Amino acid sequence: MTQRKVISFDTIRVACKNCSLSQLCLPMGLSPEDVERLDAIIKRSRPLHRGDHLFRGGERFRSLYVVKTGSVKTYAPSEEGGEQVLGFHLPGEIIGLDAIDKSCHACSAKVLETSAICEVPFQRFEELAASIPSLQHQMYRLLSKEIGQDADMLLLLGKKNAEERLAAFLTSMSSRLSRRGLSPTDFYLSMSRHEIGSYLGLAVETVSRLFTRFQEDGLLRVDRKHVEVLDLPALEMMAGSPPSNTHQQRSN
Amino acid sequence: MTQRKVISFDTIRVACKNCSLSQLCLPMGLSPEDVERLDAIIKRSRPLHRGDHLFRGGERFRSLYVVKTGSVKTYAPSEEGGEQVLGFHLPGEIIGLDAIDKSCHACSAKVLETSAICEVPFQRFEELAASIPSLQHQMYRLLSKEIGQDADMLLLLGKKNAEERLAAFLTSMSSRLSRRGLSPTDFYLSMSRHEIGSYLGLAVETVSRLFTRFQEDGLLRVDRKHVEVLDLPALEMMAGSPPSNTHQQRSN
DNA sequence: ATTGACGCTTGATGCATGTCAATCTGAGTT
DNA sequence: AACTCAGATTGACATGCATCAAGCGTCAAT
Repeated sequence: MTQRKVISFDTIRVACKNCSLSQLCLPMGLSPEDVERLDAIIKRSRPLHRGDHLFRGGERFRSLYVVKTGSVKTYAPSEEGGEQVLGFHLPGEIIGLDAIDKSCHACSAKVLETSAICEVPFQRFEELAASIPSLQHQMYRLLSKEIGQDADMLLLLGKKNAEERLAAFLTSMSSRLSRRGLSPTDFYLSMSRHEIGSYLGLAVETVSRLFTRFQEDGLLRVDRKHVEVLDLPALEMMAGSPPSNTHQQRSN
Repeated sequence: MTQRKVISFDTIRVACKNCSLSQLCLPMGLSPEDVERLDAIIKRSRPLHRGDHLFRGGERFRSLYVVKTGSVKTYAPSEEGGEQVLGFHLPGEIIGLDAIDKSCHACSAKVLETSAICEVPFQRFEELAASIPSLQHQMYRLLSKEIGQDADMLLLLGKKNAEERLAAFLTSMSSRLSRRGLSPTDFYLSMSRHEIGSYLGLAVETVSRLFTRFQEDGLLRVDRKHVEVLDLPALEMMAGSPPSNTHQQRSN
């Protein structure tokens, strides 16, 4: 009994200071003592499973959530059954930032595969941030980054065609996964073709055809959810301007 | 000489506490003393004119900007001359939030008509916010609100057709203007058809045809930049779910 | 193994919207 | 007033992608 308790405690509770994501997450740039203080307010639940909700649209906002392992999608139930996917969230990414304003969730968040999630009670976090300037700054940066990424997405949906959209989606997945230490060219997609289409503003059929075409063109090897990127530079080129941060272009 | 100086001082310098936008802007919910402290760090320049830039993509980020009167567009120069309009900013709205993350502006901001703008040096603001909890909270809310609005825009670009997009644009302008005390049904658009199209992900010609059609259908009266909304409810209906916050729909 | 359900793929067709081109309008400018 | 020029409108046409429809692989339950 005592034995099991110790084991499960070790398994579930990974302190921020030992978390492999701390360089991507809230603790970035904090002193060890401040990380301890942050750590103390974070709740860690048992792993969640495919289909579980972190929250649903309309619920009161209490916490932010950080993906530790696995993946989550956020979506807005649109009129009549259909749902618009708003984003996919990989380890190290924060969910719920849009709900601070109204203290109420406008969208829902559902886990796509077995995932470990950290819960950050927002009110306590806000109090803590007020006394740790670098944490406050980090929080501003995270909110700002989200806004910047949304702007990229607006550009994608406003100006790019189907091919460019899927290429951008794949290169984005690639770079986000590699930043977390995973292969940038060999990965599993945890979301369905339908969800990818919804996210990119395309029909399922279009997504499917493009996967086929990319494979025919030697850019990818695809089997179901498994993707091997064979020609990443070509995909980045196709995706448009921001391939990664490898080459800046000077504006004059 | 002394006379002129006094006059221009009165004209340009409108303290936050006397600003008609204070209920929409940063001072919201602050005590009079705290408003004074905020007021002390804000820079107010002479009016800017059509075509002037607040900042350009690539420049170092130093300040946020708040539109006091007039209007501003933000845009990203896309490859080869074309520009993607990212947003239009009306009085009370804050510009530059996306640049906090990288301390560098990713987009440019250009004023569309003669405008008065408040400049908020961000570093000093951040220091101030650390010592005024309600200001810090207000800042989180503003950042969060921006993220929520971007999500609405993603939904618009991802799922809506041309008619719904223009209807959403017009109802958004209407509600934002009316919240600032202007008529919700009679206003001037400071941006060109081309800029509207870029913002909505549509060709200029499509925008123009829709204006014509809306007028034929008795929804609007349009003359050049002057718009009179004749049937606001119909436009809101056409725009999709969020007409305004007048009627909530219960989710079950 | 059989069944059914679901997600994915592939083909055929139509439409909304982009593109190209011509004309029109209004605001300056000389 | 005549000229100029950018923006706006309108029409004709082309096409990318959605839609509809059918078939196929995969997995879970029985």
